[in-house]
Amino acid sequence: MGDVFKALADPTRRYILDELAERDDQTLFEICVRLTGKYQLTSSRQAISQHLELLEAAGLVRTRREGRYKFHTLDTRPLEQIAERWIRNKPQENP
Amino acid sequence: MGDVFKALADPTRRYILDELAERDDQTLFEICVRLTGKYQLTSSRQAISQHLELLEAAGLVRTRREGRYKFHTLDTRPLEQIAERWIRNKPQENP
DNA sequence: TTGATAGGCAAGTGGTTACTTGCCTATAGT
DNA sequence: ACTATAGGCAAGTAACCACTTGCCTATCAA
Repeated sequence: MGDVFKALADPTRRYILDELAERDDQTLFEICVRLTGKYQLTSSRQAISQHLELLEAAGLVRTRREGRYKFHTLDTRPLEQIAERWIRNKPQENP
Repeated sequence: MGDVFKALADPTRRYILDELAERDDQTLFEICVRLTGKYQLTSSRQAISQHLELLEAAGLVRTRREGRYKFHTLDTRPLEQIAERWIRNKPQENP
């Protein structure tokens, strides 16, 4: 659960999620092109790649290999429980 | 909005929110005692104090002065919109 | 096979951040 | 007044994180 919050803590990663929310099944290069075009982000391919790794580790992005392409898809399930933790007065363990 | 995510990215701060969700209007010392007792956290008073500052800046905690006491209260309103951003396919700007 | 494309690996760097340490202010009790 | 309590301020440290750099692997098209 902490991984999800850490993943969301970075603005570039939130832009990536925005992009994937608009269009699923994008490759790393597609994401790079669209991020720089749409939000004037200057991040390199490797930077985006590392962000995607982290997002996948947090369960927010799922990937699918096809030949030399790797497609990335947004998985919103971890987000659907986030706010629940403190709102309904029911703290859990973890961090 | 990024401040909220950054605030939630730290496990100690999430414990603090847990604690405030259980009981509102706690002072810094109360929070310290309960955190160390309940979760075996070893953080010092100053560490917790700095976390509370950050949580207040993120809008997740509201404070109230009373004599030499400062009471801290959980404000869940920023949490109530968090998950909405990507779930309903409507990216916003920000970061 | 050659070259181009899509992506991965790993070490290094600069800035951020969580935490400590030491001292200071203010309120309250005696 | 004196002491203890609740909290604040600020500099320093160590770990972490985002990002770069350079090179490598794998797939596909010609």
